[in-house]
Order: sequence, then structure tokens, then C-alpha cells
Amino acid sequence: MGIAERKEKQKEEIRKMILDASMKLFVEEGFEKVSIRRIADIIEYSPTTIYLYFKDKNEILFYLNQEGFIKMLELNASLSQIENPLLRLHKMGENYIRFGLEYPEYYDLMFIQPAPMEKLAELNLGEWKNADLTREMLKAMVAECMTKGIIKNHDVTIVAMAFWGLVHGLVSLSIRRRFERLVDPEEVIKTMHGSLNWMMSLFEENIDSKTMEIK
Amino acid sequence: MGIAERKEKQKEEIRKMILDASMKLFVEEGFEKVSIRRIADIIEYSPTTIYLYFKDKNEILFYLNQEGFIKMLELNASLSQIENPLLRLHKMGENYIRFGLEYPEYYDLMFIQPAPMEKLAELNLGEWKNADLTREMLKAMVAECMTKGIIKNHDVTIVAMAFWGLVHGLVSLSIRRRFERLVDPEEVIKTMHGSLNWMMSLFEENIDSKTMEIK
DNA sequence: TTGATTAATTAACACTGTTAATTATATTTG
DNA sequence: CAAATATAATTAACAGTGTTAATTAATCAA
Repeated sequence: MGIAERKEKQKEEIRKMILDASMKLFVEEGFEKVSIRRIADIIEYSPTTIYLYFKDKNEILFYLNQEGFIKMLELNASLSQIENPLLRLHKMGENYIRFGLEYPEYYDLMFIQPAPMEKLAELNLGEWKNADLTREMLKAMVAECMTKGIIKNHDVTIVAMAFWGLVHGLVSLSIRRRFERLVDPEEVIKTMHGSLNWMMSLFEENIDSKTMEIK
Repeated sequence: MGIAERKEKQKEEIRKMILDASMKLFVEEGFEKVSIRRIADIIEYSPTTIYLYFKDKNEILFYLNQEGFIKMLELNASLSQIENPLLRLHKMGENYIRFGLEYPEYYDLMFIQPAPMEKLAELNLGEWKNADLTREMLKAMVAECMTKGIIKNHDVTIVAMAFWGLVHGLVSLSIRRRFERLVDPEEVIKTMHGSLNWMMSLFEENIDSKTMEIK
């Protein structure tokens, strides 16, 4: 069945064209500039053709969102080299903030916009690889900090949520311009890292600053 | 000039009608159901009439947003009765979470939606009473915790942002459905309060659990 | 009562996501 | 090879959105 195979390949090609066009719009002009009609313009098909390849707009957004998680994982790839789990956690937090500031559109889609989660709920996916992986990494680090006595034993999920909450809070307040009244615009980045550093410093007291080992 | 006065009063009345209709839509049907045309339907005027009283839709949303801050302030009114600044801070955090869960639409508008901040930037307001007041309250509490030796001396804004970041992070992740993969839906509220409690417990060690006074 | 001012409306523009019905293009069958 | 079928893509349309320009209705001052 060489024909069916080729057809499948062609279909896949158009699918890719749609996603590429969406990505282009998304990266170059931002989230809200991604519209079915503009995607259609770029790929030079009619708007309705898109619906032959994707159920709705959210399905396209869900893919863009996935791309974001891949990007974030890449940023965290080198983390495993850090021996001390608290410093690893600290670095992950810094990466998270940096990611949010560097790719606010991606961040928006990954952690603020409702669209991808609506799609996810609809798809009823058992796995959501890249996103779940990031969360598991966080939990594992927190757990390791506890077994090594850097953080007092406690419910891992609760403590993980506190860390995630803190950095997400900072990044999302910044992206949605809630910082400007409390912090000088030029100081925002510094303040965000400052807040994270402060939080981490509460535990870094348990680490020898010279040897980086647990006291 | 009794006529001009009456006219002004009439204008003010229609202004109020528009805001009331917006509020009704907002509270009963949610943020995205607030549209110029639906507001017009309720007040039984043409959609364009609204533009004679408000520059654009964001201006209406900005007002709704203000209402939210008033609601939040009311919730925090009893806070001043708490002597210990850390416990006051803790209670403020709990109120914040409760507010977010109870009025997610208001919360969305106050801390997530871009619209009100766009308007605020446009208006170039010197003061933004209720919102600024809440933030000042937070900073004052943090500062007091430091002078009383409950929290180690540090940049007040940085520490205040860490607290705000934590609770905002938790609430906004919950509102935007980012909790569901990491935490059982039924456990979300418990986990949120758990995270806050955990964070606060790091300082509550400095308080005598019996007398509630600083050790 | 006429003329000027103000208030409100209609019509329109330029968009949005999405669906049903239709046309064009391949592919399979007689 | 031609006719019938299946697939792909399109046009037209629906039901909305915020917003503006031009027009009509109502009110006020001279």
C-alpha cells in the first residue's frame, strides 16, 4: 500500500505546515495574533482546511504549549550535574524565572492561558510527558532535600507547591504587569531573583558555604 | 445653573447603569461574558451609547477590578486586631487564598487579566487607592516582623514579593487549572493552605506557641 | 420659533472561531 | 478508458466581538 503511505505523508506535511505557521505567528507576533485566518494566509490554504487537520484552535495551541515544555526541559538539562539537591533546586528556580522573562509568550501559554488545559482535559491524556517530567523533577529534588536533612521532613507535594508557587507567582505577576506599582521596572528582575534567593537562603544555612556539603 | 446640575446627575445615572449591568454580567456569567453589546441589551440602549460614557471596554473592566480590591480590603479589615505581625501576615495570606477561591472571576481581573493594567498605564493615575493600600499593608507587616526580630533583616520589598509571589502563585495556578496534574482536585485547597502554613512555620519557630509572643 | 448644542442611534468596518453545503481533485471499480 | 466513489479543499454563512463615522432625535438657548 504505497499510495496510502504517501497520502499519510502528505497529510502529515500539511499538519506540519499549519503548526509551523502557528509557531511563526506565535513567536514573531505573540499569542493573540495566532488566528485561524492568519495561519491560513501563511500556508495559502482556506481557513476551513485547517479544521481537516485539527479539531479546533485549542488543539494547535496545545502543541505550541508542548514546544514550550521541551524548551524548558532543555534549559534544565544540565541540572543533574549539580550534586547538592538544594542548590539544584535553587538553580531550577533561577532557570524558571529566566525562562519566563525570556519567553513570556511561551510562559503565558504554558502556565497562564486556559486554552491548553481545556484541551488537555478534553484529550483525557494518560501521559503529558514533558510537563509531567518537569513536575516530577521538582518533587524529586524536594524529597532529596528532606532525606538529606536540608529541609525538615514534610509532605513533599506541599513543599514542592510552595516552591513552584513562589516562582510562578513572581513570573506571572511580572508578565501580567502587577509588579510595576510595588517595584521599579528596572529592578523587577533583580527583585525576582532576590525573592528566590531569600527563600533559598532559609535552607542554605544548613549547607557549608565552603564545601557545599550538608552540615 | 440648576439645569447643568441635573444633566450631570442624569449622565452619572447612566454611567451607573452601565457599570451595574457590567457587574451583573460579570458576577453572574463571568468575565468573558461581559461584552459591550450585552451590556447595551441590559440597559436598553444601543451599544454605541456606552462609548459616550466610557472610552472603551477596558475602562469598564478597570472599574470592576476596583470593586474587587474593595471586597478584598473588607476581608482584611479585621486584621489589625492581630497583635503579632507574623500571625497577621499569615492570616492575610489565608484571606488572600480564600478570596481567590471564592471570587475567582474577581481575582482573575485583579491579578491575571492584562486589561486593567493597560487601562491603569493609560490613565497614568498617581494614586490607585485600594490596590496600593493592600500592598502597603503587606510591606508594613513584613517590616514589622523584621523590627521585632521574627524575620531576619532584609530588603522589605524583596521579602514582601516572596510572600505575595507564593500566595499568588498558588491561587493563579489553581484558577488556571495547573494544579490538577500534581495534586488531587479534592486536595487542592488543603494543599494551598498547607504550602502557606509550611512557609510560615519557618518563622513561627521564633514565636512561643503558648503566649504567641516573640521568643 | 428658529438655530445651536447635545444625546442617541443606525450602519458599517474589520475582525474572531466554527459549521454546512458545495465544488474540485484523486482514486477505485466496472 | 470512462463512470462511480471517496477524499480534499473551498465558498458561503452564522453568530459573535470591539469600535468609529455619519446620521437622526431630543433638548436647550437666543
